[in-house]
Amino acid sequence: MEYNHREIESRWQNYWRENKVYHAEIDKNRKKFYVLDMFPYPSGAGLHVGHPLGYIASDIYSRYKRLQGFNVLHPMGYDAYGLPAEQYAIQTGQHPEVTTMQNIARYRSQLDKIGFCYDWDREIKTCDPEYYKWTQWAFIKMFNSYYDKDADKAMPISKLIKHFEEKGTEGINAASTKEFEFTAERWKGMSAKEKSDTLMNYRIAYLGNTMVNWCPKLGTVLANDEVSEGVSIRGGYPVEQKLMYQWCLRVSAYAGRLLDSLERLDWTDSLKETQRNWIGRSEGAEMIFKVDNSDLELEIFTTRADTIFGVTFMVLAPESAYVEKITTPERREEVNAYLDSIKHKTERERMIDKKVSGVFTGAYAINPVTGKKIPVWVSDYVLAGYGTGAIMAVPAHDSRDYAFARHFDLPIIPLIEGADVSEESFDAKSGKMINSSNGRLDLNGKEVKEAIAETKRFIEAEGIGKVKTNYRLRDAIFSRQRYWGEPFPVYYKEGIPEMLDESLLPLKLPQIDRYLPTESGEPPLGRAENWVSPEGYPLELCTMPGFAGSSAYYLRYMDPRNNEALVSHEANDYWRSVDLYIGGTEHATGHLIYSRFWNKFLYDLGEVCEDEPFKKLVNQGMIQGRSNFVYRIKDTNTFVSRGLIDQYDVTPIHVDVNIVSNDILDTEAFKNWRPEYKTAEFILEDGKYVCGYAVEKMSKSMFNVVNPDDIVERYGADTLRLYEMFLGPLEQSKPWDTNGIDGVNRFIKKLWGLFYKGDTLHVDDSEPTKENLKSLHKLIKKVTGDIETFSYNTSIAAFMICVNELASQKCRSREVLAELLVVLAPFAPHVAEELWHSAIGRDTTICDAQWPAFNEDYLKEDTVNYAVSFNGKARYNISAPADAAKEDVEKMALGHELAAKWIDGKNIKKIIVVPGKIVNIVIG
RNA sequence: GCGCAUAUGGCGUAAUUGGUAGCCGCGUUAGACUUAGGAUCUAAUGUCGUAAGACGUGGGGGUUCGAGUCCCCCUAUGCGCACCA
Repeated sequence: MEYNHREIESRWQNYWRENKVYHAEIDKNRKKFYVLDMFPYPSGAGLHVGHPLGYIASDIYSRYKRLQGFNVLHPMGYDAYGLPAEQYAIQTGQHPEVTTMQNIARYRSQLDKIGFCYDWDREIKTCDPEYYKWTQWAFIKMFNSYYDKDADKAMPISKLIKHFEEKGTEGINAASTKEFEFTAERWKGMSAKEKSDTLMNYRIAYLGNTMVNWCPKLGTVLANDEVSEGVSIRGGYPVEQKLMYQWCLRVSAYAGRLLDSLERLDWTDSLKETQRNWIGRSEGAEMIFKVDNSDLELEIFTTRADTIFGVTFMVLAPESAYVEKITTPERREEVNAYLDSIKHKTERERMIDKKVSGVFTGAYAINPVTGKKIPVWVSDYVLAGYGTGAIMAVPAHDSRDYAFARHFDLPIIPLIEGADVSEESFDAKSGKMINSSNGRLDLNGKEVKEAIAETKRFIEAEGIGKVKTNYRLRDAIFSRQRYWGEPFPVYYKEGIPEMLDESLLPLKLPQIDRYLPTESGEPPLGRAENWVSPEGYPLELCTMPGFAGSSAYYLRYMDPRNNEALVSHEANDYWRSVDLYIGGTEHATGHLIYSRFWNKFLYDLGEVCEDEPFKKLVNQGMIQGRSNFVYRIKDTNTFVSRGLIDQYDVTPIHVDVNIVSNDILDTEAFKNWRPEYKTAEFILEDGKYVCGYAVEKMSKSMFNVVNPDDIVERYGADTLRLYEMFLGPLEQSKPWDTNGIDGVNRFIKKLWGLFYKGDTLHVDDSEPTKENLKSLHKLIKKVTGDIETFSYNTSIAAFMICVNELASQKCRSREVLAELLVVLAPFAPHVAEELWHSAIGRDTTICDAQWPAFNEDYLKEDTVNYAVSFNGKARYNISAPADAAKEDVEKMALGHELAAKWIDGKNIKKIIVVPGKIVNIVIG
């Protein structure tokens, strides 16, 4: 029987599906293991060969764990809301749901062909009302919560209201947008609107006036992680800063916990570092500077409290509310002109333009430590959104302040002994302080770190400041002026936002006729008819962003059809959290932060039992494209082979990689590829047309997209799976190169040949030989170790060696071959099932098998070869009994006649014996 | 600018974690078979050299009997953050 991948793979895929082999249910007698892939956004282009890389890796792990007896949860679903489907809808009028469902069907058929062990009964789609009901539900919970900093967790907003009623803000330590102070009487006297506005400062999901990333081209706001270098990540359109009234999530309240619990996660250091950078903790102090001749006080944040004696001016962010308040009448005109010039710049322009700019407000502040009068400036190098939007400038020890001081000719006072500030600032946090004493606070002679601590103590004692930790992490902007997303369960009653009753969820996305904003500039939902609450109040017109649906999907898989809860306590108690999560690093500062936040929030509420969602995370590398080129001689239709291009004036042209094999062009296929090449002529080398190549992003425009379906059709899913893993280390990015796939395909055929000679099975119950067992157990040891460390590429090599060895040993032993198949099953499940079924256990499938135990005894040798070397230089080999003691090996080496010759006339200093490897004789 | 990775044959990579560098695969070369091929099988394949041998893990230094692996200094590439006070 020949190896026929089409027949084998469809047979077993059908079998698995019909028998629900991979369906998981809670089973308290077995240990659970939860393996998750980052679910895909179903794009119109379908899967290319890079997408399944991580899925194959997780599939191997899942199958391995299952063979080890774990109850494995391995689900899949779709992140179905997103901009591309909506952009397509705007262009074509096609409802995004229609295109999304088509794309999902295509993805599903592509995934099915690869033979994954997903439990499809648990499939979820984020655009399914039964799913997004729980996204809306979580939002309501966030609206009804605030973050209590003392308890360090989210609490019901009702508790805060009760406190306000009894004591006002006294004793409240809560995460808030602004700091408030009022009495219980004041609270009781507030109007409903005032109360609502006040509570918005505390709610975890809140409406706030925030500076947002507004993308005019996309017509929506974007979160920080959706913007890079001033342009939108999707589409690459310019993004500008705009103050808007938006729904936000108070992610910043969780910054400390998000940072601290990173320690406990089994993620790569680089990913944790990326998150640490993004969260950006900095410990410093807030200090108050009084404005001269005024009651106003400016609050600044600094990490270098020690440099207080070197403050020669202050700078406010252009957006700071203080600018308006402190600017003197004489300076008003100039300040306004400056603010205008800033406003007209986009974020991108502000970033590109690194020229120093700024304007003096005319006001002075008093340094609280020295009592000196210092000028207050405005400049766009100070950010409104970080710290207090105001800084104390220490030009001697901060490069930005230095550049500013130089430009505007402001004084520079060095504070560190030996620091030369004539050319540049001295930013390092080291050295001994000078010029830093006012009598009560004396930092002179102290090290910087000590001086920082000392100054902090001083300002707290004097009441001129306090120790403060700041985070770079901002609250997530949660509104999108878009159609294709989850509707907010929010209506506005006389302008006051209210949550819909939970019993009304899901609030379904309404049908609309067009997907563009309304004429009056409202979001697309403004077109929906009767978009009102049951009481007739208008509903929110924005929808939620992409990350809303992906933030808790891993919880929903645990209990996907539950109508009463996101996840039942029973299911959550059993499946707990994701044991292994595989996905790309591109989600490091988006999804992986939001999910952790969302999970911690639900944890605070007691809805879930684990504080972190993803215990172990593995980042698969990106598969890049490998483009091929043909070289056309200028102004002709003649193409010249790569080796000969030096002799002609040629233009390289991308050619479809699917008509190129091992860099050899199929010239006939090329002629038929496009009409203009119908008459193409070729100048060949050795009768072949050799193409050039380059590594580029895999994309349609480079003609380097390889579809997994084509590979599966030609070589089979097992070959695709093995080859993807064989390509190199999982975490590493690498180009897809179909050259080389024959190697793994040949391996499968050899494996097949181990069982079948022609049509007869060559498997019997003969006793395994010592060699058989050694080959097998070498494999078991290697693969078991590799799977745990995701070194799948070296496992494939081990399979090849093992099969070659067993073939040359003419192994027929059912016992040996059975274990070989079990070990292979996670990697190449179809062929393993087929051979198992026909050669090993006719009434069973390989899913019933047990992962074989490794036995060290089989690997033991009778004799062991030692390399004898002198001063590290290898000279000859000796062989010794495997159980020989070090001393005996030493003696053997010495007694060797060659040894005698080599060490002749030299002193032996020592002899180092590495068991089973090396005898090194140190002479001198 | 700050931080994190990575660097090994013509190519993708491996190295029991300090112990004979180059496993496995691709490619290449030669041969066998042959229905003449983009099939299969066998062998060779780091570089220089007829050989003995010498050299060889981005470059330079160091530790060690012994370094791809550890330490120091460079260089290059990739990624992340970036007026974050």
